Amino acid sequence: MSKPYYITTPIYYPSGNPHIGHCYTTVACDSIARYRRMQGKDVMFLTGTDEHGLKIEQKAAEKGVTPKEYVDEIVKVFKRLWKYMNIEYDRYIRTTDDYHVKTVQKIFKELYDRGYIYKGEYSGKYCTPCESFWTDSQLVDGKCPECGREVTEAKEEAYFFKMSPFADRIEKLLTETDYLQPKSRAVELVNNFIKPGLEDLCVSRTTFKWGIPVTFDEGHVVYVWIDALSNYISALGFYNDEYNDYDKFWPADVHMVAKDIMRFHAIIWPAMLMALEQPLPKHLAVHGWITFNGQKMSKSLGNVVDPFILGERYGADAIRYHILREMALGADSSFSNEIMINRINSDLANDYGNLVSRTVAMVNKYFDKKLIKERESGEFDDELISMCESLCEKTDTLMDKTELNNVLAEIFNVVSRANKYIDETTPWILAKDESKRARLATVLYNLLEAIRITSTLLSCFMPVTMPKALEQIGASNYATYENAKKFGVLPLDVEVNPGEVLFPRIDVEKEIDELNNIIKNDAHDEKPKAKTLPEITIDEFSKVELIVAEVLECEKVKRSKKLLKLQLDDGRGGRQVVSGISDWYAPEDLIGKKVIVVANLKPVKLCGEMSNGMICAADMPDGSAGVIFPDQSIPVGSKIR
RNA sequence: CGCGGAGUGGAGCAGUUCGGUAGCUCGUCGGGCUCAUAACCCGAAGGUCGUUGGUUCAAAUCCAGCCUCCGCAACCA
Repeated sequence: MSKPYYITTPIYYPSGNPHIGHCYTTVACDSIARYRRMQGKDVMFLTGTDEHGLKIEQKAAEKGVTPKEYVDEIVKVFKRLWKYMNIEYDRYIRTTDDYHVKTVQKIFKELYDRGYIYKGEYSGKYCTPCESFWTDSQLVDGKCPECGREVTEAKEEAYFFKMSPFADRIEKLLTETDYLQPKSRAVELVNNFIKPGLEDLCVSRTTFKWGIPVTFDEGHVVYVWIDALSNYISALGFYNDEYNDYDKFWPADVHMVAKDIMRFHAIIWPAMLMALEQPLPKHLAVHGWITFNGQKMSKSLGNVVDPFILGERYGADAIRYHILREMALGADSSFSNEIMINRINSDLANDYGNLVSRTVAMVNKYFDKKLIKERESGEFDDELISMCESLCEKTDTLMDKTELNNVLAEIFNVVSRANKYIDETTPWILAKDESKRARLATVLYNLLEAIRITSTLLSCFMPVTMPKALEQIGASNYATYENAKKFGVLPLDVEVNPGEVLFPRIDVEKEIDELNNIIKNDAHDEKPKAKTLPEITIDEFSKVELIVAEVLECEKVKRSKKLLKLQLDDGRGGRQVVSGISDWYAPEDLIGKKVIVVANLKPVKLCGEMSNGMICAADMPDGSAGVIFPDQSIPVGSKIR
């Protein structure tokens, strides 16, 4: 009986197209799934999309389609990307699937019946235009933090999930077990959320409709937590008839998530399962974000990496390799085209691809593709052989810790050793001596074996190219996990099949230029469409009072990241304005300068400082702000129209 | 004093649990080789391990203070 193994990605929120970050999680899970399958485990690999919620509802409305139509389109893109990246998932769950809806409704009811969900009141300040509730601590100067308008005291019925009964068990789960990987994050979670006391969680909403209805209370829809997290068990048939492998696969072996949703998976999900009296998942593997030159990816910065473009240029395998090799579990990893191309060149083209190429070429040249059976061992053999024999054990250990980058590093150690072995044994010299035929065959055989073992293991990470490599060295029929543990598996008279270059070298400078052009063009394409607002009348414009003012004093607001506090002479007694521009302007840059102020903007408090108005600034292409300086000769207080 | 993470050759990182010769990849420079995808192999240069002080025979590692950066929280043209 093969052992079941259950691994999941998060279900992604399809409010936009997938990017390289989604790619990382999914590729990582896919590689683990393939490794486990190779080990003979009965693997269930689940991914999917989380399709409810206010944001989807709004996005759909903007486009004038129904929420379902909207997500259907984006789900297509996700699935296309996974196909493109050669992701072999076993099941794809959409939270809009009927069976999932049923499961969620039953779970909700079950938790209610058990007394863990109760109906309460969400009392707070409500902003009608924004349709949002705010807590007192969120309010800015007593106003809505989104729009700055008045809020009203309002109460809304809502259902709450009691978390507090599980606090102790969760703390132990985090600190005393190896549930959380890497464990270093446990401190953060315990300090921030458990020690201050777990608050009951609001699990229903009445302010939007696009969600799973609560069966026993019309008007309520299930809020994200129970809806989304339940996917991991509903996809196995928990409380539904669609599938029937809950008993087989639960508890999950690994949930892999990015750090931004760690909290939900580390605290809320275990609490839910405890309340349902179900077993807890074995591991939660948390990885960091892929950043771009140290900055978080964002559309406006033009640094979003499009996995389709990269895959098209370098092949899905190379992208898969790069992101897995570069990212250490838990830490962020910086992505840049240059790093990626260099990595592909040095690891895949120079070290691995070239090793295959030179070895196959020599077998072809010296033995006409087919090795002779005679053997003669010699110096340098032992080290290479023992490294090959112990490789699998090492990768197994690292795999259990979900350290994929180190798995790859370990494999490439052997690749590197094999390249060195060629220099040590100098087969081209052996080839000149007819009496050294057996020794030459041994050297080349050892190389083929090293390639076979490394390529077999690498096939989990690069599922397209590795079979080609194995074909070239005549090892297609021997590429199994069991064989990867042994040295000397290929037949003595193995025959090679010279083929295409596996990983062509990339011209770094040329490629970077071209990629930059693509990114630029993309940015240009999108801008004009996105920024146009509906036209307004002159009356509407005249409601905005713009005046010229002079900056008298200016200082940084302490405890803020990018706020400057400015004292302005506006020709009518002066005013204080707070502006978020300190990343781009030092206080002394502004003192004495004239600026344009929106004078009748409703005052707000920012980081404890009152701001009466707003300095006009332009959005620059790089995401920075450019303050508009009027001519210094224009008198203070002049109105602009 | 809100919470947490991080400061190690030019770049990116490991090493810190449990003190004992500072290591890896890329880059640079020099050499070797010619089987190979101008690839591969060897060697060298380059670090007061953020900073100050303490403990110790001995500190990147342990302790205390300080500085800087990043994430969360709070906010934004």
